[in-house]
Amino acid sequence: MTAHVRVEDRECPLSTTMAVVGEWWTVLILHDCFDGFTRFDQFQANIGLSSSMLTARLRTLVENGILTKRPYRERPVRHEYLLTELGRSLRPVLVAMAAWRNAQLAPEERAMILVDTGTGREVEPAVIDPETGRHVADPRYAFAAGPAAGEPMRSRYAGRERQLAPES
Amino acid sequence: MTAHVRVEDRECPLSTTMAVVGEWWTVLILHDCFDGFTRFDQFQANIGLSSSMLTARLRTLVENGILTKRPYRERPVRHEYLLTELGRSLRPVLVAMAAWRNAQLAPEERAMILVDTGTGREVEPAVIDPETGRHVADPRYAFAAGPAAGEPMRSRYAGRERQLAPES
DNA sequence: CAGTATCCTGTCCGATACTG
DNA sequence: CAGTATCGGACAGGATACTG
Repeated sequence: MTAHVRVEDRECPLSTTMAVVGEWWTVLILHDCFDGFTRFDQFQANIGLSSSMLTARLRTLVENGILTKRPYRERPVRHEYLLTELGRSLRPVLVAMAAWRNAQLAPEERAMILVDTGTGREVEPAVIDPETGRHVADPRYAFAAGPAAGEPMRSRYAGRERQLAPES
Repeated sequence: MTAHVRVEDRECPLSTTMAVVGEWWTVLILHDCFDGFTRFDQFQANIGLSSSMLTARLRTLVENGILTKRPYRERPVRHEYLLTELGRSLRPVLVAMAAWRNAQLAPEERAMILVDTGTGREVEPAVIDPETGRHVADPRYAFAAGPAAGEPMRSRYAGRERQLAPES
């Protein structure tokens, strides 16, 4: 997978992701895309945003390599918007966001859930360390400066990689 | 865990989560909190936002039950901001966001990583279905209307729960 | 140090009108 | 149907000044 998101090097990955999915409408458009919607009027009907904003959001999503715009009809030309591979890779992020809210609700209070379409069973997803199976909420996991950290970030982390907030 | 986020019932959980972590500065403040920072000037120095904005962001985080404000000194009174249990439960969401960006980069290009502090090993986290261990990016998983879905969402999903976008 | 108050600019965003 | 163009209000957010 190629990175289409244009950012400077040594940038915090949280900032980069926020630049892509940090806007309210963008997340809802992506949700629509994951549900199989592809067209302008579908997005507008489902989400209820103005056409000018929808145009702007779709453009930046295409520019960021999350969606591709493809004509599905000529004369007059009509486009559909499809998730790229980079865009599809955002699904775990949306899933984690939805799961956070759902975890605060009883199952019968949930307005939207993740399901295994093979069985119809509701899924309560988890973010884990694949090497050990542990949840990343475990206090043993922490953010740290990576190899490409610039001076500000490196100094910020210097000497305090193990100094965590009390987790209980 | 109690839900401190005030939203109407039958609301899309993505919208609710976006209301909490949808703002750029908020995510960076939370990142600081997970790194163990607790004080106003630390946030300001690390993030570089104006004091008025920082005040506003901290207030909404406290109102949403993500942080608690606690005096650590009297005369003059000084506060520290600590993650609540609800706030700590947001870490998997931030982890998933950072992991999305890092997955596009070679290991040596990463400015910030997740580490297992027990071993120092870098972690490449995954969002999975704990029942099967499968990644939620697998096309068998999809969003669907939950029991508390209101009419708009229910009708939107009606009859199309299995109609997914092509995943390849 | 930890904010509060005020001003000012840019941007978000809905509303509306228009086009092929 | 799928947008583009324009307007105007609300608000995000930096800069600055002020307080105990």
